[in-house]
Order: sequence, then C-alpha cells, then structure tokens
Amino acid sequence: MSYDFKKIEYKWQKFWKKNQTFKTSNYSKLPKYYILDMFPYPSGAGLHVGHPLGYIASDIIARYKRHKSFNVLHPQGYDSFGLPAEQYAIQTGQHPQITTEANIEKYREQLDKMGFSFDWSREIRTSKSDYYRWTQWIFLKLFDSYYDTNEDKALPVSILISHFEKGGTQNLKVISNSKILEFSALEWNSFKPQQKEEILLNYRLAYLSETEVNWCSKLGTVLANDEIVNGVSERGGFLVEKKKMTQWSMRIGAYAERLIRGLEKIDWPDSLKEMQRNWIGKSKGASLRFKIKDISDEIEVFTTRPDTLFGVTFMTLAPEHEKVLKITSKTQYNSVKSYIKSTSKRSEIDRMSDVKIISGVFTGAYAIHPLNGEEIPIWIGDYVLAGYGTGAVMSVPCGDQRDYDFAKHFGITINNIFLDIDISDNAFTEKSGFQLMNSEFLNGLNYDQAIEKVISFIERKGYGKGKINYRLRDAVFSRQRYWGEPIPIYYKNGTPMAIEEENLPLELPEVENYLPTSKGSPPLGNAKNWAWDTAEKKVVSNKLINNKSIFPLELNTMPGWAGSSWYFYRYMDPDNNESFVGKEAVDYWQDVDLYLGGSEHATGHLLYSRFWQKFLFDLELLPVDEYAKKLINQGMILGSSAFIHRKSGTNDYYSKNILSKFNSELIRVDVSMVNSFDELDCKAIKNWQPQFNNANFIMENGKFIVTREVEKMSKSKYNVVNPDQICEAYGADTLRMYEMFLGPLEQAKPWNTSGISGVHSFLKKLWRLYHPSGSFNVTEKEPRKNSLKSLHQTIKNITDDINNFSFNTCISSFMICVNELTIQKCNERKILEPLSVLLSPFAPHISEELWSLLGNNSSIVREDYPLYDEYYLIESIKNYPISFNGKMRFTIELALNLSIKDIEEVVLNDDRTVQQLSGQVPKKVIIIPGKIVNVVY
RNA sequence: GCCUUGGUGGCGGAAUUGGUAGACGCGCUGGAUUCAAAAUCCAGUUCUUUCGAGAGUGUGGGUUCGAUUCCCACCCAAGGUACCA
Repeated sequence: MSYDFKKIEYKWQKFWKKNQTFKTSNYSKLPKYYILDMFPYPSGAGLHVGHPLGYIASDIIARYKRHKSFNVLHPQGYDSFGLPAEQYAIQTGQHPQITTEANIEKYREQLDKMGFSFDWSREIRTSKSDYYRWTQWIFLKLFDSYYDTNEDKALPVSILISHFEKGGTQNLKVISNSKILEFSALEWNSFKPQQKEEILLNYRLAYLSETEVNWCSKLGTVLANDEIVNGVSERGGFLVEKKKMTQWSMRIGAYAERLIRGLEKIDWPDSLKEMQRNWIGKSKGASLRFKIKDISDEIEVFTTRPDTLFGVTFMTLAPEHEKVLKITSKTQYNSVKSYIKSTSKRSEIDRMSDVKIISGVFTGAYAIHPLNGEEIPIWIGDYVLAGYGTGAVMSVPCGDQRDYDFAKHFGITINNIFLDIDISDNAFTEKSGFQLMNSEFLNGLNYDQAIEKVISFIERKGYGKGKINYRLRDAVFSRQRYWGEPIPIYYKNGTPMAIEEENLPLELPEVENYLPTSKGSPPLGNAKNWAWDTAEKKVVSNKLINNKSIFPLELNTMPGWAGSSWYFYRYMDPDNNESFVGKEAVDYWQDVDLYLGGSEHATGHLLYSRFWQKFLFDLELLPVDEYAKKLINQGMILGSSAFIHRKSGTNDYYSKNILSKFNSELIRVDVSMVNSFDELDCKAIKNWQPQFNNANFIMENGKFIVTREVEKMSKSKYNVVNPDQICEAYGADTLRMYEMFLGPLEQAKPWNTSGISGVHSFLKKLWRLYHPSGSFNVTEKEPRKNSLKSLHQTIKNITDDINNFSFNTCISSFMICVNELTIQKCNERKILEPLSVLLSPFAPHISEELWSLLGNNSSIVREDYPLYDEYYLIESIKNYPISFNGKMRFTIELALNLSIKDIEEVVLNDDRTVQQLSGQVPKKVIIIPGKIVNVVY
C-alpha cells in the first residue's frame, strides 16, 4: 500500500473531531501552557500560504507541550471587523456580516484541512455582539477613568470628582489635556452639570478632542494613509486634504513610561522591543517659550538640545501650527496661505521621506531670543511635524542637519557655537567632543555641563523648564465607518454620556447605505430605527422627534485595534455572560506563555494591547500587567508579484527583455496566470480583466516574460497563493513540513512551491520503509547499533531545535535520519515507535497512522513514552577519536606559538576529560570531537 | 527620511563561543531499473583553471594566527511609519 495521504488525513481529522481530542479544560492537575496565534482577519481572498506559517509553528509547540504533559490552551478566532468587508458592501450592497461569515466559513474549511490542534469550542469573533459587548464595556471603563500620577495608575473618575469637590484643581497630580482650567472647590461645586462634564472630559482616558485627519470631501469620508495614493483617494481618485475633526482618543500617552519599563520583564524579541521604545520615543530636553515681536503672544518649543540655545538663528513652525496665521505679516500672508495649502496635500510619510526637497516660507514675524534678546525670523517648514513636541522648533543650524540644510537653502544666518569645529559643509550633531563658544555663560562647557546649567537658568528665570517628551501620540479612536463596534455613548446637550453597562451591547444597527450621509455624518447616521433605553428611561435615538434629535447616539465606530486588544482573555472563558473573563478562568490561565505573530504589528496591535492590559490591571480586573511572557515573530511569507509592461498611451504589452526606450507602465497581473519560469499565459489574461480583451502581447522567442517583485502577500496585489491546491496535491503533512523547511521561522521569505517535492518524498520514503512489500511490516528484534545511533542523534537534534524554534533544521534532521534508516533497511518496532512520536508535532496524520499500525491507542498526550529529554548518550561520542588534521595542528601551533609536540593533553568541552597543555600560557585548548573550537588563555 | 530586519552556489537555506564555508532539500548532469514512462535507487554538482592551483559568504576598509561570524563606512531588499490588518 502506497502512502495515501488523503485517506490518512481524512481519517485522523475526522477522528480528532469526533473525539474532541483538542478540547481543553480550565481545570487540570497538569501545569498550564497557553499558546496563542494572532487571529486572522477573514479576507475575501481566503487563507494564503503565509497565514499557516505561524499556525504550523504554534501547532508544533502545542503538540510538543502536550507530549510533555502540559494542559495546553491553543485557541483560534477571527478579527472580523474591518475595512475590506465594508468596502465590499459599498460596492455591492451586501451586508458586511454576510461577507464576513462567508469568509470565515472558507477560512475554517482551509484551517481544518491542515490538521491543526485548535480547541474550536472556544472560537471568538470580534464582530459578534456577545464579544463586542465587552469591548464596549472596556471602553466605558476607559471613559470612566483618569490617570493619577501620584499612584501611577488609572483610577475611577469618581475619585477625581471628589478631589474637585474638596480642593478644586489644587494639588492635582494627573495626566490631562494641555489646556485646562484651574478652579477652586467652591467654583467646581457651582458649575452646572454640563460644565462639569466638559471639564471631566479633559481627564478621561477615553476623551474627545480635535485631531487632524485625511479628509476626502468627494467621498465625504476620512481616509487611512493606506487608502491614499499620490495625494488622491485610491477609490475614485479624488483629492484628499487635511482637516480637523472632533474625535475620540485614548490616552495611551499616560502609559508611555510604563510601556517602556514593562518591556524589561517580557521575553519578546529585542528588535521588537527596540521598535516599541523608539516608537514611544522618550527624550529628555526642555520646553522654552519665545516671545513674539510686536504681538502679545508666545510660542512654545521643545528641544532635546537646550545646550545649543545660543546657536538659534531662526524658528520653524509646522504648517499646521495653530498660531501660524496669527503671526504672519500682511506682506507674507498670501505666500504663507498657499504654502499651507500645498503641504496639506502631502502625507506625513511623503513629508518625512523627501528631506532632500527643502521647502518653507517666511512668516514675516520675529521671535525674541529669551537669553540674548536678538530678533530671530520665524519660518514655516514642512519638515516640522505638528504631531511631535509642540509643532515648533528652535532652529540651530550649526547643530542640526535639517536646520542646517534649511538655513543654507534660504540663506539664513548660521552661527557656530562649537569651538574649533568646522561647520562649513555640515552641521555638528554629536553630543560629545565639543566645547561651547559664542554662548555667553555657557562658553567652555561640554554637553552635560551646559544642559544642566542652561536648564536651571531658564527655570529660575521662568523662560521654560526641563521636560521629558514622548513621541508617542494619543491614539485616535473614532472611525467614520460602519463595520466596527458602536461606541456606547450618547449626547445630552452636546455632552457625551456613557450608556449604562447593563444596557450593553449597543448593537450595530442596519443601514441601507454604507457610505456617509449626505450631511457628512458617518454611515451609522443612515440608521433609521436605532434607539436605546438608558437608565433614565428616556429614549436615546438618532431618530428625529418633532424635527429634533434628542439625545443622539455617537455615530462613529471603534477602530480595528479595539477588539484585538483584549481577545486573548476571552479565549479563557468565551461563553461568560457575567464578565469579560471569569475570575476562576483567569486565575488558572493567568497569561499567554507563547504568542506568535508578525512583527508588522510591533507598533500597532502589540502596543495598544499592552496599553489596555495595563489599564485593566490597574482596575484590578486582571492579575498581570503584561499579557504575553514570550513572543516570537514569525517572518512573513512574501508573495512574488508579477508585472507586465504597457507602452504608454497604447494597449501594447512587451515581454520583459524586449523593452526599448519608450515610456511604459508596470501593470500588476495575477500570479496564477504565470508559471514558474515567469511565462505569462496570454490566453488567460485576455479573459481576466476587460482591459486586456484587445491587448497586444509582444513576445520574445514565442514567450511572454513578466517582471517579478517580492512584496507582502495580499489580494490587491494579485500575488496570493492558496494552501488548498497544495493540500490537495501533496497533503497537509507535506505542506506543514515544507512551510517549516522553507527557512528560519523568524525570517521573511518569498513563497516558492518548487521545493515541495523533497519534503513529500521524505514522507513517502518513511512510509515505504515500514511497508517494504506493500503491507505494514515491523520486527520485534533488537535494533542494530547503527540504527540506534541514527535515532538518538535525531532525538537529540530535534529536541534542541524545537526548543530553539529552529524547525527548518528539524526537518533536515528527519530527512537525514530516514535516509540512514533506509540504507540500514531498518524496520524494528523499537525505532519506529519513538520516531513516530518525535514526528507527530510536525506531521501529525502520518504519525498517528503509524502509531496505530503499531497497535497503540491513538492519544495526543503520550506521557508514557520516555522521550525528548531522555535520549541515550550517543555511544560513539564517548570514544570519539580526536584527530589532529593538518589544519588544526597548524592553527594550534600558530596560536600557541608551540610545536605540536609540546601539547601534552587536550580537553573535550563537555568536561569529561579535562587536561592541560604543557607550558604556562595558554592554559587549555578546548576541542569538540573532530574540530578545534576555542583556545582559552 | 526615520525605526527594525536581512543579504552565503542556478534556487530555498546550513555552519553551536571567531576555527575544514556550502549540511539538508530543489534544480541540473550522468547511470541503474523499464518495451517506454511514472515512481524508485546510485553517483556527481560554488566558481575559475594552463589540472599545479587560485578565487569565494552584498561592496570597501579594519581587528585577529584565523572572520559568513566582531568593528567602521556604504549599497541593495523587506516590514513599520500612527484610520490596512
């Protein structure tokens, strides 16, 4: 009987399902192990070969841990709110729920074929109301909390109110919006309720504020940077501009310091921690106020280099800075206006990317240098970003390269304040190795001395103060979308009020149209009968009553990251109706032991979820303030996109190598129409999209060759490869092993199907070894020494490699082992039994089949089998001959300046025979069998 | 631009602490088996070569007896860049 993977895989998948093999209990005497995958967004393109990479890796670990007697929680679910389903709804009118459910069904079918050991009884979907009810509940907790810097934690707003009632804003140590009123207890108590609510909004962790957004007036909606291409909307190609809007924000900035400190105690990749640290961007410096000439106003700047204060020769404001138009002189007004207009069309990325294009405009206004009283010109430049610091910088051309380039470009004065340092070509940006000059009382000082002196000076004089600044901005939480969690807020005379907990969920209403309303309200404004009871028993509604909308509901929805910021706790207790997670469940599972996901989430999901964790920890709702002990970034499997060249202005397409000098555009084509030699199927493409119906394809040597480019796999890039065909042709075990064999787990790699036959023939070889003449055949004889050696070498290698997550080298070890066993014609039970256990995390179906052919009961927890840790010491290593080949001798002689005769004794590095060399220096040579490793002095 | 990661044969990749570069797999070449094919098995496969040898881990330097590995500068690619998920 040949290796019939279809039959075997169908058989065991059915068996596991019927026996609920992977159902996990919240109660067990075994130690717990929670292994989590980042849950997928169910996209219309189905699961692509990149998704399973992480799931296979986590499944290997989950199955391995079960063998090692852990109670393993390995759940899966769907991040099912999101933009693509909504855009599909806009195009077709199909409700996103229907789209999403169809996609989920497809995902599940694909996942089931791969033999994952997920506990599907715990499945969650962020778009189901019994899930998002709790997302809304957490929002309300955030709305009802403020950040107390004395206790360094979030506290209920009721405590803040009682503080106001007793002492007003006096001795208040909290984090709040920048512009806040100061008031006494007496004043507070005299405020009207609405006034009080407005004040409290400045302190809440979920608060309303003015934020800048990408506004497309033609679409009547806000766009993500992702949806903008070259300054116009991807959908429709309409103009996009920056606009201020009142939006919900999350005060993640309050947690900046704790988010940095928390990184120290979690085992996450250093590169990812570094990314988060840089994203939070803590910098020490000073904030300074500059008075403006002839106008009674001042501008605050933040600088990390207050030591260079005497090198300031101008000031630069972001074009969006609120005081720009106020200070601009009459003569400069028009040029400033037009500059602001032109920069409002550029995205932040564009502005940061083209630093070579220097642009700016003079406002006509002057600031007064606080220390020497000099008048310094105020410019606007788009290299200054409104969102960072105060949106204004004191420009020190001698000490900052961007200031330097700007000054050179516009002919602004550059004053050198660094003694004996040449700045004729570039700014001097080092923080050490200089002495200041031309800096009055700072002359002769170095960086550290000057910083200290200048900060104490400006603080004494009241010009400013030392300050720690974070680059991290508060997270905007409003989305003008339909397919997201409704924000459980209604408005009473314009003031946001919380919907009571017991009235959650606030269900997403039906709408006829998924676009914004004609008046520019978010899509939820289209809902006709959307109403809610509050505790006051008054109807809250966006329905017009007597032509007036009383108590309208919030029409914005939550962003995609809301539902994914706490989902890992819901898996512990997915059916709980009383709480977002039950106390018993969370006491048992505590946190995630291993989290697998892509590094593309480093500064998004992985930061927001840590923020919510810390918040829920502050409220004593969770036992730990970091939810994942260890995290591994699996590298993305990239797609290999295909492009064809169209001659500009024609419908002629040219094969890759026959392009002449004419202008051409690159057009994406679907990779399914391209074979592995990069040849395009010209017949298929004509039926693919209407634009190709009458296209001419100019071939080379009878073939049409495409241009390839490696990039992220996505439906819109037409480079998605589905795992289904591979499962169909080779089976799940082959796919699982091949994805692991492709390369190191943590490294990004382009998908390439061509190597898969090697892994497949390994499985066939293994099968054939125990089916020598068609039927299953093992002997009960004692294995030969050679076979044992192969087995135990493999056990050792696999165990080490699993623990290091080096699954690719695991597969190599299996291949070597089976090759050796084949040569030895080994078919002893005592070899096959441990081998099938060893293989089961990687290729579970074939392993189960062989295991049961041996007459064993199928069982996932094979505790009874002494493996992994208890491999035999490989006999031959004990007596491994230490061979001095020519090179080794040469190296030792050179290194020790000895002749080989002088070396009396040698050491094995496992300390079994510690020996010494003659002579005093060096003391020993450490050798592992066969090669010299190190010389210890 | 900035932050993070990576760059080794025709291809994916291996190389533990700085110590024989290219494990394992794909592909390719030759052979066995076969009427033939598929499948399977065996051998070879970094490049150059005057067959002595020489070169070689993105490029250029440096440290070292010795560098894929450590240091400096640069080039290229991927991910992120705050409303894609």
